[in-house]
Amino acid sequence: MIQGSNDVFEKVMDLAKRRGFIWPTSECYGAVAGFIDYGPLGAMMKRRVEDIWRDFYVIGEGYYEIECPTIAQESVFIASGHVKGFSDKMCQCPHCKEFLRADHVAEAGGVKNPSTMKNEELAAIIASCRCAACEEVLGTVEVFNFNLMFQTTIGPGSQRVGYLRPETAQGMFVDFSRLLRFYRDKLPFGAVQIGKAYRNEISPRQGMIRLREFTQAEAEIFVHPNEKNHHPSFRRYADYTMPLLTYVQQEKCEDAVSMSMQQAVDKGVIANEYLAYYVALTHHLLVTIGIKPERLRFRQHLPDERAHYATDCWDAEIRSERFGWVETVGLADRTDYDLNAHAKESGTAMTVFIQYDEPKKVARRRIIPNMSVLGKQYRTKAKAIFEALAIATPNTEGADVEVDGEKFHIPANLFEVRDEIVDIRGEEVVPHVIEPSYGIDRMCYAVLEQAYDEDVADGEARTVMRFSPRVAPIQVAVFPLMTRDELDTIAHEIARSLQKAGILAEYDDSGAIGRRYRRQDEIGTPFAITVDYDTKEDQTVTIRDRDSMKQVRIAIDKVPSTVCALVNGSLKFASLES
RNA sequence: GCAUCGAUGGUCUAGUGGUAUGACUUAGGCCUUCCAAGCCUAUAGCCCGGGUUCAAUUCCCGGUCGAUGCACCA
Repeated sequence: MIQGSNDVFEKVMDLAKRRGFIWPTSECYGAVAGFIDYGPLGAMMKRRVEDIWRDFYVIGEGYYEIECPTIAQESVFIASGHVKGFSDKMCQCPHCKEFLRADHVAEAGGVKNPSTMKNEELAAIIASCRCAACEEVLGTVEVFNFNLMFQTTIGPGSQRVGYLRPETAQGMFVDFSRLLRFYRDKLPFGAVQIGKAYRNEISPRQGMIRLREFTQAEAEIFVHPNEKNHHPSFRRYADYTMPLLTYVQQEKCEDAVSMSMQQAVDKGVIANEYLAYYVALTHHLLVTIGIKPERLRFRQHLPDERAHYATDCWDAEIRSERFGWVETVGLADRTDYDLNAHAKESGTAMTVFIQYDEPKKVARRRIIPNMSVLGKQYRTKAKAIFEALAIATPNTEGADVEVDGEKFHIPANLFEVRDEIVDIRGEEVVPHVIEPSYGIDRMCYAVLEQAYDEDVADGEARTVMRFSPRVAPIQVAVFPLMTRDELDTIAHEIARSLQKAGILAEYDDSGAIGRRYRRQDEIGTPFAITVDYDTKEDQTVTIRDRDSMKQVRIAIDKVPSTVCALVNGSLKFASLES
């Protein structure tokens, strides 16, 4: 139950700032828009979100995590299209303040190839052109390059250009050959990466929704192009049902329709099983970190909205009180676009050799020249003639070939035509890439916003972060009822036993017990252990549930195992009550 | 980037051309046998730079950050 819907953002960000989740970065020098610091609790929570992601992708799917530099050389982003596609010549209309693509303005004014011009030339040319928005003659304008990538140089005094990566994905693509070898030359396989990416946004807004430095968790799953409809574990999610908003429905302004992944694939709503599988897995993952299903939808990109590389693309969107539907995860079929691009730019093959079940018998004609004669006869041109001959179509007289515009007749006795049946054992295939790409910061924001709640306890307002126990930064609090009669000693021992079990437990003995509970409620600690006078009699303590504020007694020696089970979700608090 | 509005302890706030009010929080102590109780004490603040002025947190200009609208978001 969220109250006062419009200011939940402010309330939750205020709480996040006060209690050490999210801070403006380098505040003492004045913060910088688009950058945030995760405070102690925020960093812990973010790590727990990332660890759940790892549970799904690394442990669940068997796609190992790699870690690549956040800076890469220019070639990587020339191949990926980011150098060109991310950089535009822009200008601003002095009359209506509209930002315009300078090259588009010039083209509209009849200028050819404006993108090859220098900025000054272009500025001079478009001065007489009209603004597309207000139709005023532009006059004196400044043309500037705007590239969303942060640029740097590599090495001292070096002119070697580097860029901060705008996505983690390219690291997995450029490592393709190593990855393929690691996975022993078999498809499908995947690699994942959780790390920082950078985009120099023109005007970052909306708190932690649009950042200039952000954390992505991306999986690149390499599949045989003909196998995209056969995910080996598709059964797992075949009946998984969720609302899907297709582009057809969006164009007709219709609502999302609930269907199972099997139906979605059968009806062609989602392009293939692989994509459908990760759509469902993403839904499952987001619900696991604490996103309410009713605030979650999957929206298909409109055809003109898709990136240049994608054939089908779905966004997981989370409904925010403040920002509406926020695109949080992108699921794209990137086809073979990236591998082809890097193969071409780097000159390295990025293919997988796929063996046929049975070798194929293929008739092949080879033309074998008599090297010793032809070599002596044609000398420096011999090599080119051999190559031309190999693809020539000879007749009984011989073969006619053309090299550098010069025609040669090669008599039939100077080569042998050999028709043979060869075994073709397989083929080189460029895999297609299915890419689920998660915005970790947006997930963290959604977790914070959805956890925020205010209720009334004993007539007093209570602020409580209803985190899933799996993402709550502090997992359990331990309190002595009084700081005397050895209650504090026992509580310290319990806290220690929890720490030894890998639980993040916070001990607190300051002030009234009620205040301590409220303090933990506000940072979302799901459980609290209290040592009271009965503890000394019967070796039991109370365990309190954050959401219901109910307490049950359990034996001290059961505390670590019980808390572990509660935190990982294998035990529900309600079942302790009976 | 443009336009409008805003910025006072950690938080919320009063107020002012002469360094600042109150509450909450936090810390220490007293008290206290389970949900922000009470009492004492302490810590802590005028976003940054420039200008006007004897003196600027206050007035003016510029910037930063935030909110909103426009633009941008491969």
